[in-house]
Amino acid sequence: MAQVQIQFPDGSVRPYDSGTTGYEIAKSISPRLAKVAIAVMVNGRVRDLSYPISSDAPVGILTFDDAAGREVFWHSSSHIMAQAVQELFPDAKLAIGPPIDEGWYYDFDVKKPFSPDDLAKIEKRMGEIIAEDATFSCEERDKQAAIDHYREKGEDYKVELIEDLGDEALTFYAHSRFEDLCRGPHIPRTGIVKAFKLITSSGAYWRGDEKRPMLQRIYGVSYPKKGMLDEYLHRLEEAKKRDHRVIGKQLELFTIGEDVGAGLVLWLPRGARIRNQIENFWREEHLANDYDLVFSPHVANRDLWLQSGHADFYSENMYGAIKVDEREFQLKPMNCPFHITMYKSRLWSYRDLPLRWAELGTVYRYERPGVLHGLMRVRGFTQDDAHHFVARDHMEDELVWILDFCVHMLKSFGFSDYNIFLSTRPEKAIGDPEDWKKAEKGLQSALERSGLPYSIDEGEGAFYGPKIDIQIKDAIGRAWQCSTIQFDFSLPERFDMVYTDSDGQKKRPFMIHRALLGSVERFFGVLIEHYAGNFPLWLAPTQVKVLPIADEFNEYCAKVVDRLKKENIRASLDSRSEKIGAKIRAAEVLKVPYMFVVGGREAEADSVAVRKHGTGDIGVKTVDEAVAFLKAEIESRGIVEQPELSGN
RNA sequence: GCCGGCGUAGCUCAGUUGGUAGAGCAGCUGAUUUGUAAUCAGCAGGUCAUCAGUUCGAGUCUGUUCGCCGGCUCCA
Repeated sequence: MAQVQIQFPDGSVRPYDSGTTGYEIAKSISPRLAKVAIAVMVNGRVRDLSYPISSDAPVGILTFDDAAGREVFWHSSSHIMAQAVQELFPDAKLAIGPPIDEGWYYDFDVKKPFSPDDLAKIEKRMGEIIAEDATFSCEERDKQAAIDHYREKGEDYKVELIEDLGDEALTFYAHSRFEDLCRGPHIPRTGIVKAFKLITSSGAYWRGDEKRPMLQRIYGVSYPKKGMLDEYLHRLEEAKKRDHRVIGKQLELFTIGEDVGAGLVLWLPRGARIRNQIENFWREEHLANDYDLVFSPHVANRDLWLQSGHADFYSENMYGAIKVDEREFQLKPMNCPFHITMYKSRLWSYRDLPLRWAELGTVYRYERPGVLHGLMRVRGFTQDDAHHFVARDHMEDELVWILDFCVHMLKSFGFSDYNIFLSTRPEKAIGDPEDWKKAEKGLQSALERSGLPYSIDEGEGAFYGPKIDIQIKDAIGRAWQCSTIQFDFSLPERFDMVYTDSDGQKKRPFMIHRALLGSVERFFGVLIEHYAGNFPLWLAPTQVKVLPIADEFNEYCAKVVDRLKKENIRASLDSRSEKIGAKIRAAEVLKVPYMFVVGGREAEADSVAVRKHGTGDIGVKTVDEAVAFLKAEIESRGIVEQPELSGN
């Protein structure tokens, strides 16, 4: 019999009979591997374990430890769930059921949405299917036969899917009493799913289009070991504890209430202290980097928004007009028209460019009720906005400069992991295609020169220009767009902006919008989750809590607090008639970075016993030493060590 | 906006088949004077989100509006 040379990931090469399956290879390596094997990677493609290998190939056995293996595992789990659903709800029509970051979902068209009780029933049925330990098998069919088959069964969504596919033969996967159109591959047997849970159900539009029918989606997770499910659920719990809405309440940072209105943030004193630190730092860095800081009002004559075009293409997100003296005014959803009007207040020479105008500008946008989310998605927020007006030749240098500054700012707050996207020209776009190319190239080479990894979102740019978006990931794994650098070919045109070039000719400047933190609100939310409320010292609302062990030391402690305040350290005194343990607990719960414990010994020696949040007693220091110590840490803007989420 | 869930004291939550509302923490008062994560006692605190309906009777059942939560869609 012919032999094939199988190449393993460790570099070794071994001969096998032609037609050997992935499962047989796994078994030849170890019985343990045969048990946990999910799929096989052949020539870089993921295949079923039953796939016969008939030519020399690099082969890897995939288990749940491999990302590709997990996808297969979860995808198969979605099939098992789909079977359970169709057996319990025969009317349910199948849509799609892909694996996602953690687990999977499957969309169904059902008459009645699933209730929590339904999910429990489905789980029970899934358990039975898994207990059957049914094998997955694959069959090819031609396109027309597949369409006829599904049409007969009334599976309209499947018909639509197949019609959109190419003409090559389609594969169907079957297990137990269930079959589904599927590219595969799949796990060998249902029995290797040892633990699973249906997380939630929700509505989801067919193909993500709100004009198409709303389907019912069920999310689930599954694992090859019971312990892994427990670990996942525990991780969810931990992530919940970091939720900025929970911490925001616990630490009294902000509140959002019905009385004021949905999506409108009230910054409580402790949150406001952090915001002040953020904004102070932001202003200092901008002034130190050749920005000018400007201010603009919250409303403007509606004509301004007509000229900018926002009144047309952005009206869905704008609040209604405000009537003042027979004229209509508009609450601002953007800062740009103001900065442009400032630009137009005089003539500019090429010598004046680039202009860099920054503003912490509060804007108001109508967001649909269902999309509001804590601080992450609100209706009134402050953008750390800036507009750069640049001569055409200096565009690329300016972009490199902005990106550099952007990364510097994010790193200062402890963020160094980003998802970066470069979005290019969409179908419908205004402006000279040559300019677009130039701008895209400028953005791209800025990214290249920065050495940051990025991906390109083809055709995802705004109609008025290409952009770079930078996302920061929060504790629960959601990525939030914070920084954005956007080119604008539209507004300079609409407002007929010009500068006088060296040849005396009037030329149109390029305009770049940019926000580094994005919005102060969202950035704060990400910051809270990133640090789980344990802010670095320079941001902490209260940096030091001074704790006398008995009333007789209150006076000395008050002096210590005064001294700290004079040194610009945010300190306060806990003079309640409580035991020291209770005072410490109160400060620990509020995640105050440092506590100064003071009794007779310290009061006599002009010193304090320093306790660090989360660490404990770190020894006695004189007040002078303690001040120097704190100032050094504040100065460094040092990142506080974070307790890792378990399981990470 | 769409699908589902939820809304009880400042906070976290109990509240049985419909029968006049409960705890812990926080707050206030008093006692206690304390050495590294909760001292004790007392007091006060609620139009059960809102409006309407069913009922002899609604926190509990039905509908409305508002808000929140998980998604979809959209975005800083």
